[in-house]
Amino acid sequence: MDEKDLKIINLLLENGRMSYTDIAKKLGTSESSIRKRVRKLEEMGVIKGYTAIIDPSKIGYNVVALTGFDTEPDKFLSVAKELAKFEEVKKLFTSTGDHMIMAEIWAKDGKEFSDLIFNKLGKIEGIKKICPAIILEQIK
Amino acid sequence: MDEKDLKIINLLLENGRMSYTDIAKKLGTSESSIRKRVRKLEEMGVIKGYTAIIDPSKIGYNVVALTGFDTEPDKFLSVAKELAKFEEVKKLFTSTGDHMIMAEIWAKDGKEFSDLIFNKLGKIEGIKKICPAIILEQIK
DNA sequence: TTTGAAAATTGGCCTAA
DNA sequence: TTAGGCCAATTTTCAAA
Repeated sequence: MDEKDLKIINLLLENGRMSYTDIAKKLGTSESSIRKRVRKLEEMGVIKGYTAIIDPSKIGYNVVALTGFDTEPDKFLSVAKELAKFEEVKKLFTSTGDHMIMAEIWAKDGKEFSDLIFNKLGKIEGIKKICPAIILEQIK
Repeated sequence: MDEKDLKIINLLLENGRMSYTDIAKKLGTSESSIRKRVRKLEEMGVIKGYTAIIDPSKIGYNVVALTGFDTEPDKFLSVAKELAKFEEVKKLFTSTGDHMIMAEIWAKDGKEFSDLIFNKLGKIEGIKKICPAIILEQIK
């Protein structure tokens, strides 16, 4: 893990589909060197994968919310496990701070979102409080 | 935008570097069909880009926090603009709910994080309150 | 790092709906 | 007119030396 690895990572963060050849050109080295470094970064778990960045509203998900969940301490894990089952829950974190669990949730519209929150997620055993923050705009 | 486009998107969400040929195999169609659909999705802004998924702790960022910022209403935009300037602020959203601004912040360690929060971000004109939720584990 | 073969990408052109 | 199929040239990937 050196300076060159970090530069590779930054290039792949910017464009996850950049070819090894292009990275090599930018960094002034050979394609095979880059490829071997990337493979090592993948094996070490530094690079966990690659993904497309999707505009949720363009595929019909008009409500995206960062939602905090407060749980009873002993139900914490089971709540997280239940939440993970919902395909609307796109990302899920455990955290300190105001809420023990934070989730990124996608819904088609406000109606579907509130239905999801009140009638589905809200019914999970052990949840004490749900604090949704609907994202208006992604600046960065 | 049809069922096939959605399947392509889901495959690219899972693996942003999957080749058109592989996608075509999975979806039982030709490579050129996939390629033209992906290009269209990119042009329409449905696919905004591609990125690598990095484990922050493996590159020395041991503290990742979802942080909410409350601001004076009229300073809202200028605060967001200032926050965006910090390279430690990896993602930035405006939102409803508890906080008007939410940010994903990466720091090397707790010391650097508190320094950042108290001495740098906290000094931004117009911020009333900062609510950091340090991420312990990403489950999904 | 270099080399060469296999695979993927790209663009153009064609057909069918 | 648009989506998909086909082909040929180029580029990229990948493993072995």
